[in-house]
Amino acid sequence: MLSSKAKYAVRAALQVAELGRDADWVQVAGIAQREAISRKFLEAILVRLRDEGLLESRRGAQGGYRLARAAAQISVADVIRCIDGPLALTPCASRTRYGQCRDCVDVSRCRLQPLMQQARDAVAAVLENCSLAALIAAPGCVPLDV
Amino acid sequence: MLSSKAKYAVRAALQVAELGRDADWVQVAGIAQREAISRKFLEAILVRLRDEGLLESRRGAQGGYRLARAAAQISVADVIRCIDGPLALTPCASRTRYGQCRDCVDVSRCRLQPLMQQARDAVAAVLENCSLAALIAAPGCVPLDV
DNA sequence: AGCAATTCCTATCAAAGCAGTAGGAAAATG
DNA sequence: CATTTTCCTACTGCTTTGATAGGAATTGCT
Repeated sequence: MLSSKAKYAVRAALQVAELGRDADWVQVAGIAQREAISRKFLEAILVRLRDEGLLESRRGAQGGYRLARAAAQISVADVIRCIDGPLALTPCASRTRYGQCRDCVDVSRCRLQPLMQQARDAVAAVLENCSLAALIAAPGCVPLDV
Repeated sequence: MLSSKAKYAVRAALQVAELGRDADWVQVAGIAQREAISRKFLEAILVRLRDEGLLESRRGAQGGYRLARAAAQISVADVIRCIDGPLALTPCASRTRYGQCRDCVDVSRCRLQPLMQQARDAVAAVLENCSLAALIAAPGCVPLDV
């Protein structure tokens, strides 16, 4: 399951993408109000997205956040990974942050790992192919078969 | 990410499937030793798999566990769901245990949900199509393209 | 009947993660 | 200089995770 934080992050990123078209800076307070998120909580989330290079920020009056790249170049997977970490179901199946499972006796003979990699690839195919731009454009975001 | 418990559960189920072919009862202690899991911890896991109808048990000497259905009729998804709950990334995308996200303002206008359903379907397609029997048979369990 | 093997039930616990709160420092604008 | 806004650090309550412990209930064997 995704954390609330991750879901907030995606929603917030969508707002930044939508409201910041003319290179305007979008403020936390507004996003928080529209999405019914605690302002302080959202601050921490956006700082993280900025640290990870998805957003840019500016302090002071008329400051705020904007996308660091084009909305079409930021996938939902990117945002989720910033907050919740890898999409994979096990560390050993992650491509972005591979790691050995603590409970695994011998990776090379693990019967789960290949399956977990398939599962990872399946989710990644969906979430990496869906950009913020796509989510905004398509109501329902079904880029493939609709 | 899967919990350790869920991974233990799949490994244990595999052992029960493998060692219990002749309707033999497989003991917790043996599984625990071979998979390097705490016996008491594993007990709790197997009880849960039994409560959920995946395993049958018998107490006393020569007792133990065996599959409640054929190994080909139990998917990895079944086992994981017993322990960790739905595969979906959000409650609102779960088919087996649908529920509204606590942080969602209006489900009908949620822009994430359709995408989350796609992601769920993608993982489910992999994990529901892989049975314990398949995992045992195929080293690497790649039923589709290898 | 009695003993050993084995699952089953209840309770407890430490550590980590999640969701959120609080206060104020630093920077930009006008 | 005042206001706005991000940024940084710290804290807190709650739940989940990953166990551990002790013993009750059941079954098989002799």
